[in-house]
Amino acid sequence: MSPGPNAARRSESSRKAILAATEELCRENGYRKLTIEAIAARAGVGKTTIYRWWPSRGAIVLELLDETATVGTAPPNTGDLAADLRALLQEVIDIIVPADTSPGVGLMAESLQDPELGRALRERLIEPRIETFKQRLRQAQDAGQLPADADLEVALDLLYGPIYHRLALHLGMPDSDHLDALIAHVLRALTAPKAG
Amino acid sequence: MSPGPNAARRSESSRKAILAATEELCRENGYRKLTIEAIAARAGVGKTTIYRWWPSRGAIVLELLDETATVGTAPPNTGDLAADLRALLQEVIDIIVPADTSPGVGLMAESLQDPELGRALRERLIEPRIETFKQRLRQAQDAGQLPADADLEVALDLLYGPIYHRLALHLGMPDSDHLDALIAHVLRALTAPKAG
Amino acid sequence: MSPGPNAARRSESSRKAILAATEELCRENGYRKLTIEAIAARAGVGKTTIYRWWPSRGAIVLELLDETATVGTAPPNTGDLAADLRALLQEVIDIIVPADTSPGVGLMAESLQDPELGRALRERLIEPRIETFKQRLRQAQDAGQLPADADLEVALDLLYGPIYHRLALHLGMPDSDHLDALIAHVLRALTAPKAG
Amino acid sequence: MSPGPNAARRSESSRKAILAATEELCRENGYRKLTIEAIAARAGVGKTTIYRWWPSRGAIVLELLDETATVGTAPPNTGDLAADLRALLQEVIDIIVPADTSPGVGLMAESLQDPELGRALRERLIEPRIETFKQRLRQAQDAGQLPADADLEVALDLLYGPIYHRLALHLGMPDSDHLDALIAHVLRALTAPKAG
DNA sequence: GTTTAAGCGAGACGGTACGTCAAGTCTTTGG
DNA sequence: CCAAAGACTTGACGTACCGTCTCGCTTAAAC
Repeated sequence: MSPGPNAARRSESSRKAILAATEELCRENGYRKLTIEAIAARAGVGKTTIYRWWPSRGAIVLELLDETATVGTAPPNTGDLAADLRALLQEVIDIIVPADTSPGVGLMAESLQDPELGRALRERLIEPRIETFKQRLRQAQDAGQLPADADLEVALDLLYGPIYHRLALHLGMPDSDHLDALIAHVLRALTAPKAG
Repeated sequence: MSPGPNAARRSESSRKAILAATEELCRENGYRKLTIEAIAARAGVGKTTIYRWWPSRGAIVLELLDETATVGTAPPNTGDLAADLRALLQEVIDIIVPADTSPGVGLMAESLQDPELGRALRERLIEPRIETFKQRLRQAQDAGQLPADADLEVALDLLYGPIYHRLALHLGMPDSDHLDALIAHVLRALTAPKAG
Repeated sequence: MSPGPNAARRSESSRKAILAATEELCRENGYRKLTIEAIAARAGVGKTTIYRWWPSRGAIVLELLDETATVGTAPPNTGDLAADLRALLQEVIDIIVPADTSPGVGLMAESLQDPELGRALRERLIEPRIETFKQRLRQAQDAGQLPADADLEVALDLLYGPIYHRLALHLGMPDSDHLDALIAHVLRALTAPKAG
Repeated sequence: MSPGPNAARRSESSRKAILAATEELCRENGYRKLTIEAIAARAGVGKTTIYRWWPSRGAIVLELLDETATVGTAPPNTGDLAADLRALLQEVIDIIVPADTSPGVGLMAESLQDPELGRALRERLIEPRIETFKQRLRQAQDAGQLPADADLEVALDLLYGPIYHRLALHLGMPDSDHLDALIAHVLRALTAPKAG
């Protein structure tokens, strides 16, 4: 699938300029006041160029976050399950709210309303990390740290849930101690003998 | 604070019409395409009347949800803690996503970006229910069903978190069985002996 | 026509306050920005009270000018025809543009577009003065200063015309010398023998 | 000042459509009820496009009249001074009130209140014609038909004044006979020996 | 002296148009 | 043929006043 002669070739410098402008404008005015027009003007780029390559404002920001975020498909495995889980949770927190002005929250908000964006957000940012998370839990099962029949779906809900809970309620992200408490509770729930 | 002697008073019929129009338009086109203009037109009301009494589109929807939602300050207490908790969780779910077209999700999304709306949303919809929830947990502590030193903040995060988690990831709300599993895990975590 | 039983009891103090507020607001912001709402607020009066007694903004200003203007049905007759005519012209100038911020010009403008107001303006301000003017010319005819067959309609057009001409072209009203020149020309035209 | 290399250029078709819509709407409802919104709707044009190129409703109408009006910088000179002057006066009358519904009067009215519009109106419509008029009078002086010291400013006031006088008083424009009478009087005034 | 109906202030109401903003599309010109 | 520039249509925004309409209160006339 290499481009043929005279094939349309995307300008990498424009792409960079657009992402940079987006990042700056988010930092200055917040995601809420981010407009395509402003991005185009700041990046020195025609609006057409933006619309040619991205379907929406959110998609640009998504690409920005994706580039910034750390990558790594294999889960960390230090042997300390709780610590590894905390690192994984922290990674998601850092994507969504590394700083007050960062666009992660705005992107989450927009994705609630825009199914297409929501899908892209999950596919590119969320699900790979969930998958890594589950891998780590399965490794724990293999190591005998968790029962083989532990309900990993419930574990996901319980561990990632608080992040979104606090996001939704403007409560500020859980700090390190609270993360530890959450993880400790969940691990206890998974290992404690079930009633009956 | 009764109105002064010469105060012209608010028209209850307009208020009703505005809320009704809002509800209809959400049902027809979704919260996303809801506009003040359309509400005014549908309600047969001047835009000014809307702006006089509500600061934003979200505020109208908030009032709509608030009126629709069930009220009740005292927590249910049937003796069955898990069942009572499930009822309380279900109540919040029903406010946010009673139906696909209901505006709860849109309102949540908007409140993420609009601090004023977020504050109002928490004050009027969320916090009263959290308070009720905590009351029920305290009653359980008094009844010896939960340890006196159980961390209720963590319990809140663990129980409400999944709702927002699933909201954020477009996963659909937990069904009754999943709710039960979540609650069972959390109760186990709260009652299981702590490590160390 | 004394008021019958149950006659409307108009509040003279409100009327005064409205005219005073109108005058002030014209002075401050110009006729253009004059609004009924502002008049009502400044006068400490309900809008209803204004609409009860005046059909339009212009009608209020007309009443204001009418009260301010000098009255006098009999024309001045000092024997000096040119001087008397100049006094009569000056009187009209003083009604329309006593000062830069005065509402006379605005009223003229509005009356061009509002037939009802135009009619009222002519009846109450213009025509009485035209009638007086014609009387003076007729006195001049009787005194032999003007030919008996002088065309008084043309004289009116020629003498009052320049006022409106200059108004329309934002040229500033004719000063005393220019008025004299205009009058001298017209009197010459009226007395000069017609071409045969 | 030709447009830069990458300049998108003004749409002539939009401009035409806007002027046409303006003309139609004036004919149908009169200048008074002319709104930018209606023009945009009728012309199938965005309001922004109108605001981009014209500062006000009046400016559009001015451009409309300017396009419609006859052009011609050199004054007519048939040798018959009175007839030439009448033609020049008639030209101004035809611009302002060619028909009952024409927007000329409204434009005059608005220009009385809007200095910017007034300036534009004079520059584009009035002053060129005044200049032509003065040229013709100077030609008459050269031809010995008028004294070299005739006061042309006074002549202007006396000849154009009646037009605005009658406009202001809703009297209807002078017909051909009255125009002749006015011109005859003024020429007599200019040629008659001065008193003293 | 009461009664009582009008005028009154206040201001909410349904509307119309305003002038602005940003969206997404289209057109022109240049590299 | 991509990209920049920016003009275009569209549609919603929030505001300003319009002229109308209830409200209670005040007040002068009629009883």
